[in-house]
Amino acid sequence: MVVMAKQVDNLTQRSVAELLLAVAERHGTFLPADETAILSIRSQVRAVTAEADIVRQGERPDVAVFVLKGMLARYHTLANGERQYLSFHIRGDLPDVQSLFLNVLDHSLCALDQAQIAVLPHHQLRDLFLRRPGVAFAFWRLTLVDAAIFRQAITNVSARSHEGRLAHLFCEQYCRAEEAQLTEDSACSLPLSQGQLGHALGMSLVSVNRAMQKLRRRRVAEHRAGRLQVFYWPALRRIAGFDPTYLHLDKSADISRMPFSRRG
Amino acid sequence: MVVMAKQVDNLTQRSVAELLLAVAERHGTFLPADETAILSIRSQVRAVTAEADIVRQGERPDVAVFVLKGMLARYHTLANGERQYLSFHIRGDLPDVQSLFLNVLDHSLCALDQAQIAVLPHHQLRDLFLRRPGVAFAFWRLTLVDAAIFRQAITNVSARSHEGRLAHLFCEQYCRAEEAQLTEDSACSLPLSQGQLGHALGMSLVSVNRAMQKLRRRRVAEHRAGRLQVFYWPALRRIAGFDPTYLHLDKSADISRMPFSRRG
DNA sequence: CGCAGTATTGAAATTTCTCAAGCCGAGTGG
DNA sequence: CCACTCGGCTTGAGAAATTTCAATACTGCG
Repeated sequence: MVVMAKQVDNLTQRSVAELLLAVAERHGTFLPADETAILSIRSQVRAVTAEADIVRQGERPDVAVFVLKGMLARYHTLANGERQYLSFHIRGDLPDVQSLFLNVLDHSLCALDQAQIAVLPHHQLRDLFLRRPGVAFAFWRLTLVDAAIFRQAITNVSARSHEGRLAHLFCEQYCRAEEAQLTEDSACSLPLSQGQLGHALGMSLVSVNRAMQKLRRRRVAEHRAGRLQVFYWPALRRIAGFDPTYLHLDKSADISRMPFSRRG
Repeated sequence: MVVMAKQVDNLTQRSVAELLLAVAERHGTFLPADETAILSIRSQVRAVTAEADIVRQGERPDVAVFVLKGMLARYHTLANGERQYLSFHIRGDLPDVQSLFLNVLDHSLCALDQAQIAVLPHHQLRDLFLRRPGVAFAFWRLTLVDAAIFRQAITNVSARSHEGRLAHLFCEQYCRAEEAQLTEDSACSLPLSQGQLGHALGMSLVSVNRAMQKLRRRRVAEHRAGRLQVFYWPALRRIAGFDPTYLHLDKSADISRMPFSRRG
């Protein structure tokens, strides 16, 4: 783990657990005992500097990362040394729960800006999931949404126009930022250079630049100084061909029939 | 479900459960009670005709599909009506366990050839996972490998040359076929037309054709009549930049292992 | 045998990338 | 306060890759 460790008081640790509970509740309905179990998770908070790797391809971490602040990215390292960015993560995301069951990491995780993460020991999570199946199901669901986002990324880089790809990434990030209550005046943080966007979207830096200009000139959206500003959502959405179903933001539609649900 | 139903005897049902157990065992270590529980799963076997959809984007299935025979594919439907293929599935795969927790399907599932599937009711799986956390973990892991494959697909369509993309798809399918013991004389089934390959790899039909010829002329691999024939694995692997780690074939060590390890 | 679907080929049209130069804004030091 | 520098953004133009179009060959099947 190439990060700066930082000791934290119990108060912060409690607020980390509370955020974790809030995130989990987006994916399941819990019994009081489930909530207690989640809140008893002990984590370590760490600051990560921009550009720093948190875990690398090939490693076998024994902790899972929980994002508190800033933006993280997952990426593959190609034979020529370049990166392929796979996903971007914000407050409330758990970018590597999969490491709990898939011991060897098949990709790396890095910070894109000055970020803050909590580190959750695998053994604690494993205990939690064994004792509280309802909680396990919620976290399982979380990893399934993750997979749905990857599927969209395949379609995005494979089938959409350059402008559509960029617009789709903007839509997705904006929607997810909104869910995490991180938007303000139709804007959210997106600390990526055009070159990095290119490495996420399978486009050259120049192509990213030109697609960006189309969106800007049409007053649809703008990306400046690491910030995404949405001017006209319907057009952005249309250009992207964006359908937010795959983000599965509405858990009630999905899990209402779960047996352990209080509401039945 | 647009499939042809078919009544089956208990013997077949038992053998479906046995295959399910074998697949699950690739992802976990079970107690006797776990095994009993898996073997008690009741399923329905169905035949699916080539090209038929099994479940469609937007639907809310109450069963999960288990592939017994033939090949299935998941795909997104684009605004212009075209398809983006996301993944291909063979005997032993569970292409839509995620529907257990993500009720609204964000993609469709279809058969590519004459296939046979078993249909596992969600409520049975839910019961099984609630009662046997160890089994739940194994199936969870299975969905995580699925996600890892999607991540590779992003990199494949986004960052590799046309020839590399095709080679990588070949490597992946061949490795997975080998794991499922479906290879014979360095060949396996891959019932896709060049046009369909294009819709999986983000290339035009013509580009697929030309990439195919390069591989064929160099005696690396060949694809004819829905069958993939590998002539020289090391070259195929090199062209693809293929590293099988992401398939997580070895559950215990999670160490990358080649299908041709006998020859190095 | 002939059909239908698939594969192959060539060449023009288009997109996309690469290269290379200039620009802009923030931070730095004289 | 301004010149300087650095990284990232913008621009233009030629080179290269890719798609499209269109015609031709092949293959399995009825």
